[in-house]
Amino acid sequence: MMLLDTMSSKNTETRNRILKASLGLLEASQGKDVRMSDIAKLAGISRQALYLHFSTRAELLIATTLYLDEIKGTDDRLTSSRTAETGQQRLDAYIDAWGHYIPEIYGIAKALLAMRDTDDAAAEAWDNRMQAMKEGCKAAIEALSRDNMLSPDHPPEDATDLLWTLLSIRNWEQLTLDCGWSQEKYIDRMKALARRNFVKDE
Amino acid sequence: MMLLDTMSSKNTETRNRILKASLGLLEASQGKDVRMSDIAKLAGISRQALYLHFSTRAELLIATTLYLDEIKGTDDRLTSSRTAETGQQRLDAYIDAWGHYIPEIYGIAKALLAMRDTDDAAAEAWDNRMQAMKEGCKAAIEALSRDNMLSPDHPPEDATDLLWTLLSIRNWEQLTLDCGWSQEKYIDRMKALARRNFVKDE
DNA sequence: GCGTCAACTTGACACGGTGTCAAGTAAACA
DNA sequence: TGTTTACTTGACACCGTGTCAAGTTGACGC
Repeated sequence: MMLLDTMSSKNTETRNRILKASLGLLEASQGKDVRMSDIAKLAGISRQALYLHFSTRAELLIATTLYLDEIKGTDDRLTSSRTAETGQQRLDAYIDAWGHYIPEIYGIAKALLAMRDTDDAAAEAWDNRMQAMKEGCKAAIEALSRDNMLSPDHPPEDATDLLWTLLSIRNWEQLTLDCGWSQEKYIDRMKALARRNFVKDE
Repeated sequence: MMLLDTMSSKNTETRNRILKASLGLLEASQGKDVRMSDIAKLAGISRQALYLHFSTRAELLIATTLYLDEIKGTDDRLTSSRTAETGQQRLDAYIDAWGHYIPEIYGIAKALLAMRDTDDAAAEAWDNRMQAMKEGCKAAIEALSRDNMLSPDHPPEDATDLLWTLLSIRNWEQLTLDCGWSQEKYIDRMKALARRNFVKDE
């Protein structure tokens, strides 16, 4: 009968060491070639002990993203755009927050994205996160709509779909890593693109 | 000493059966879970014989894309936009041709895309194809520029990067498969988006 | 008819990474 | 003292890719 115990089974401390190791490796390698045994080694435990905490690679990856959010305060940052006065400002603020956020999560995102094609659990986890991010897009578009500043070109749902797609991590990857755009350039252009497409003229 | 032989080693007929089988499976399964043994079985040969023709999975996949292009006449279709009179028409025509082309190559594209993260050969093959497609984007933007109709918002290179990114297969996938857009809707919206962003006002 | 060569066959096997199983250890606790 | 918890070591199954060796079959030239 445990009393003074650490509230949760399996030792929280070790669990955190695992998550920290996982995150570190994922960030360092941009998601490539990170095996369970690598993570175990860095966490200072045996590979098998890893499975006592996370029964599957996908599960560990998912837990790592949650851990990352906890550390970086994702939700706070992405919802800070709510304080904006106008819809236009809100759109800008959201793109700004998201644009700065991407590089921080890129490593783990890449790993999850790679698993998405083969592992259902990973796919679901990833889709959940992206759905949350889509909510942010939706909120920004609705703010525009409330201000009566949404371009008549698109119904709100379509504008949301488009904005969401525009801001995808794959697109960030292509523009910055493949095309060599700087982080500032990416953010500026995305803001301009969004403004021009979703904000009513004049 | 071969004389009446089939001009190439390893029997062209079998090779074609393999490519046909590969393409069929890739299309049917959208790129997922297609193993070498599946392809061999469908082609009516042993798994080992497959390796006599293609020494690696990546090599087979790449050959399959070339085979697909041959069948569908890719180059012709994508360069047909060259006949357009104005830059604006050319941009539309290119988006139209590409938009109709994507669903036809999606299965194999998805398979190659999944390998891109792990296999260097696959990554290079894919990047080559996408570079070719980028040339088309560049040509369209340059046609606009020649007509003095390119929006002053973007330098031509940036416009090319953006258009290329906008028309990525991942974006098509997200809008049609995830968001449920129809093929027509996708093409129409992409045209509208491109027009609004890259063509000078009024 | 004889050899030979090319295209294929069967069957075995190595490798890498994930996930499982069984048995043992070491410290914490009652 | 005995029990429980968190871990250890070591072995192993599975899957898919790619390799190797030895055999079969048919078409060819001579």
